[in-house]
Amino acid sequence: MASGGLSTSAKGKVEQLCDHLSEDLVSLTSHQRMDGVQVYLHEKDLWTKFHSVMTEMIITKAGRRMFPSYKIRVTGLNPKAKYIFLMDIIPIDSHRYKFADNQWSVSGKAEVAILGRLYVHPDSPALGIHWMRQLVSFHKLKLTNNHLDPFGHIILNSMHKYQPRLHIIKADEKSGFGSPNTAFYTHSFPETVFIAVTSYQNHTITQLKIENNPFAKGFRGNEGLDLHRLSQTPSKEYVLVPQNTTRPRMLSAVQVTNGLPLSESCMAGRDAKRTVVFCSVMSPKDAFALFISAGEPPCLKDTDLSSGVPHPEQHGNICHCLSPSVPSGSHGLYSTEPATPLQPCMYISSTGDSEVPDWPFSQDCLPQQTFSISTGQRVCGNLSYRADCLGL
DNA sequence: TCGGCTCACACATTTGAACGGA
DNA sequence: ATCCGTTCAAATGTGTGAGCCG
Repeated sequence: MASGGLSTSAKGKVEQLCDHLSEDLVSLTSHQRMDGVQVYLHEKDLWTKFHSVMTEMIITKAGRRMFPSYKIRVTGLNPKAKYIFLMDIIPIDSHRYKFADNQWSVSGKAEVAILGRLYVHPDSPALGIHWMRQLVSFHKLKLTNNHLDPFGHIILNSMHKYQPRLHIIKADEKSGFGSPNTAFYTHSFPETVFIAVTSYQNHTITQLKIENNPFAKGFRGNEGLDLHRLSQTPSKEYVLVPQNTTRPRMLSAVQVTNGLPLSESCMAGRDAKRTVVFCSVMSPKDAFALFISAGEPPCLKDTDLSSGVPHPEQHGNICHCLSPSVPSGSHGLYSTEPATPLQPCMYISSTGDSEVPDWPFSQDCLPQQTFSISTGQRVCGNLSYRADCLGL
């Protein structure tokens, strides 16, 4: 088992629990359920796109990462309780498949499944607030077809169909962690079903992987004068920036001074008209996320602000894409004012690999306007911005 | 003969050490 | 001495395609 940063005792208990899981992967009736927990699949649209043509995942002897990566956002955990996040991948049926005539079909009986390997998220165990604050990414999980794999990768059989599953285990000693009463939550997303292959069978899948996986950029066709996506639509505010030019910094248009940190790198505030959250997190370079809403319901609620865990869609609030250059689903500047719906509003990754939008502002967008940052009634700082750069 | 697998390869991103300037 | 930003090489992650194997 890939057990990440678990302590020896915790590892032992997880392994003990996993034995229970392996014994009966479906009916864990003796365990307590975790009510109120909700899990959202990151990049669901992308997963759906792959799923529509039957997702294939390469497996190699050395281990291969999944693409799309399995990333989720979770709500409803107890912020102060510890949890362990882990994944397993189970056979979806007892068939072996083949790809012929541009479609998958059953070609025989499945080989013996290798069960019992789980991938424990390296942050485990961690507090609920930690898991809820950011995307939980399983991108480092690797798949292998080597039945003698010594690295803890998840072992699969080629040409077999699988379903990844997420398990959340309450790692609280007081509530009997490791015992049959351990509280747990299991969830699987139907769109993450895939067929393991040693080489791609469906050319459509190959193209989707090449188009969407940054590491496969080398196989994309149209090279040449490749400018930033945002820069391909010239406008008065935006400058053309070559691909290899460093993205202008967040602070070229927005400055937060003396703000109250919501988490290690998030600040939030609101004035009479809008709520603003500025997050400069994760990426060692210049990752950011900024959310702006006007009127009610705001993009964020005070409860979210105080915990640093904005969940706009959880409250039924709709955030909108502020800049027409930032497509729905990406990071960037969001406001309730324009009409383009954006779901979800915010992603922050602890792993430093989050997708960061191209920064759509030129260097000469310097802060011009300022308003107070507060959480609830408490004023704790100022945020400066230049309205025309933000499109306000 | 053929379907599936392995491996070397080119090309991409990511990571972290080394370095220099403030 | 420390911090911060930049540079660059090494490590790592990709799909491709030729060759191997059962």
